[in-house]
Amino acid sequence: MGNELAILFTRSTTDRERWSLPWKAAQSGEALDVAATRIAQDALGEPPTWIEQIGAFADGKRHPGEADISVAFVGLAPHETASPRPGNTWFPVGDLPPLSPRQRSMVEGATRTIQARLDQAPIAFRLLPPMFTLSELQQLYELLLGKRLHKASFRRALQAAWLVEPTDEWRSEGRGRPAQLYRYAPKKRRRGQRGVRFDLLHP
Amino acid sequence: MGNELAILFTRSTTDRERWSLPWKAAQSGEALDVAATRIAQDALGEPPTWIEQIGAFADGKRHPGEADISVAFVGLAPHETASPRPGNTWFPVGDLPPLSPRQRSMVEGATRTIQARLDQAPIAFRLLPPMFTLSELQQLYELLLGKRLHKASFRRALQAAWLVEPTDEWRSEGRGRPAQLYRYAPKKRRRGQRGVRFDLLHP
DNA sequence: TGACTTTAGTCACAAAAGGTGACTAATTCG
DNA sequence: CGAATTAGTCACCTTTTGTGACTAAAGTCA
Repeated sequence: MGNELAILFTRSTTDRERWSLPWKAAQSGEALDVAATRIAQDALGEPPTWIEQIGAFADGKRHPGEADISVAFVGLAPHETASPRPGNTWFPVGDLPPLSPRQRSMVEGATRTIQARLDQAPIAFRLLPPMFTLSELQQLYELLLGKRLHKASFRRALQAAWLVEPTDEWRSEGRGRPAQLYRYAPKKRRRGQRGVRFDLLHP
Repeated sequence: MGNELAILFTRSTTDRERWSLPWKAAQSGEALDVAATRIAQDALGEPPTWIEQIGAFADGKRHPGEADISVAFVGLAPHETASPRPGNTWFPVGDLPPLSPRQRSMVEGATRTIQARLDQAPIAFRLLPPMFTLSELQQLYELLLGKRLHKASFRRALQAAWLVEPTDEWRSEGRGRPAQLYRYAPKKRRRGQRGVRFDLLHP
């Protein structure tokens, strides 16, 4: 499995020694999420599998005299299939390059957005191949949440959420018992059923 | 107690028959939340007691040829003390005037933002006077969440959250037993303690 | 081969949180 | 006074969570 969460940075256009989040000026007549997807694709080599707006950022300090608003988005993409364009590099979260205050806020907002969506939308499944083991899924949740989860609790919550179904295939991963493969197959929510709340699961 | 949730609208600048959310063009060199507070105050007569960004909205359809991005905020203010400026009127949610799709999205986003914050931040207390009864507090939560809560559950959750403390005053409200007055007095969160999640409380 | 290690998958029990009705208390109204 | 009304609390049950321990199926290695 992939082993860490990383953010894609681009060399700054003004100072080639520095790194910045990939960005471009908005084009007129284009929806914001479409623009964000395009910008991400330009840096990443492919479109992210999920994208969501974080919000608008402006501190009123940069570029005095002109309205300077940045609308930030988070996206996710699996490491494996991505092939970043030249000038773009992954930095592990927790070992980021020096950033402006505004960009730091954006990174922080990205983390919050991911963790808030994680139990409301199936974003984790978009980072996995069509068939996966429950251990892989759990490791992915742990990666995105930044904390360990307890195996039994995780699986129980997963069952309650009706998000996956087992296939009849198994995968042997070297040592240890082979794991059953599952696929993402959400069932209709039963009325009044609550969300998954993996985010609360304890180690 | 106040009895319903309402949104403040302004007469549209282009079509005086229509209503729109209060807005103004951004001023340069001003932080977004400061601008939003100013705009709200201009319509409301006083600053809201809480404000938070909803996000940036743009459909790429209006004002072709110029980048047209709206950054929306939600704010809350108690009915009682507000004195809207002329040309501004409250509309109860659930009986809103006709709106553009974009403004409808904003209203929807406002509701979601309020309900998401409600159990994470003490925004409800900013709509109440320094001393209040638990029934008033519960009615306010019901207003903001748009659903009834069960009295015993509500109070149990409130206790667990260590947000209020009783005073030694009581208030008689006409008929019925007098209610004890409480004040907002959050205690330090104990490590690992979870949020309040009033939002899940059942009728 | 057989003991040991490693990973998967499940269970069962305790603890915590949540849903709900019913009860007691203190007022006003008539 | 008794009925009605609102506040405040309890008790009991159900559901959800936290957690350790157990069984299963592979590989490793002497």
